[in-house]
Amino acid sequence: MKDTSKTDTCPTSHTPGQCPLDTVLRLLMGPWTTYVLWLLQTEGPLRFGQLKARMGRISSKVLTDRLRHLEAAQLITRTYAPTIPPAVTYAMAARGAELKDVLDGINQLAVRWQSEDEARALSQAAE
Amino acid sequence: MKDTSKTDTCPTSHTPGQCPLDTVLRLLMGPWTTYVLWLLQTEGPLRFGQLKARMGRISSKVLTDRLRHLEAAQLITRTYAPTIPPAVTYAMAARGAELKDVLDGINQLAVRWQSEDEARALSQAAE
DNA sequence: CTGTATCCGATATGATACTG
DNA sequence: CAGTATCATATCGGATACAG
Repeated sequence: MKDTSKTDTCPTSHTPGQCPLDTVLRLLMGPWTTYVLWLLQTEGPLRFGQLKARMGRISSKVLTDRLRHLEAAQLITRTYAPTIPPAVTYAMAARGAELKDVLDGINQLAVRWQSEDEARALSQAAE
Repeated sequence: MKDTSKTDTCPTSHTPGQCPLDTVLRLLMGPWTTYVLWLLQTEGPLRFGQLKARMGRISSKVLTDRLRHLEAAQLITRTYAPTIPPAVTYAMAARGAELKDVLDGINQLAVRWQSEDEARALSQAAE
């Protein structure tokens, strides 16, 4: 038994599939990924074209790739309506909402650190 | 309400430097990065060579790169002793410890999701 | 010991074109 | 509309050699 249960993550990062933390981290890393989650969370369900339009210069290929991975991880849902033309809608799933909380946690740290750095830069410039 | 206390980050991920969350996420993503943090946190301060030895096949180039970025972000500290031969020791900094908490949060989610998936796979196989 | 300098192959992203 | 296919390019990681 290799445990797990101990939140004691694993020393990972180079053995994909073995470390849950690493798997999630890798999923989030690529460009655009957190942006997709952000949009679905703040604007609600969106269709492929709407997402693409809001993201500016992302290519269909990359956007599709991100959506597929997020869907596979059950962070978002994909709903296909076989109308003509077809309509595909993406929305946050339960896990996406859970992840949102921790991402907010990191974000709060990041924002604070940045402001601390700026404050320090200013005080030094004043010397 | 879209609220979130307005730490309402930014819709980012493609504009480096503009979004604090994205900056941190990008820092953590690369292979080895979380591994370095993990080692320093569980084993205490370590020297360059010790880190390299524990990480197996990482190259000096990549390890140096990771350490430089972590140091720049103030997640770890670098102590240089001008002895002969020189000795450089890396250790967790205050921000690294703060980050550790949220990483544990993600890890707990990741571990739970994985076990949920495994449980589902088993029940389906039983049908 | 602790890196830096290079070359190289793998991967990933963007732009473009095309299909159901 | 919602992708898929392909190609060119950029970046990244790995291995090796070498320097302070």
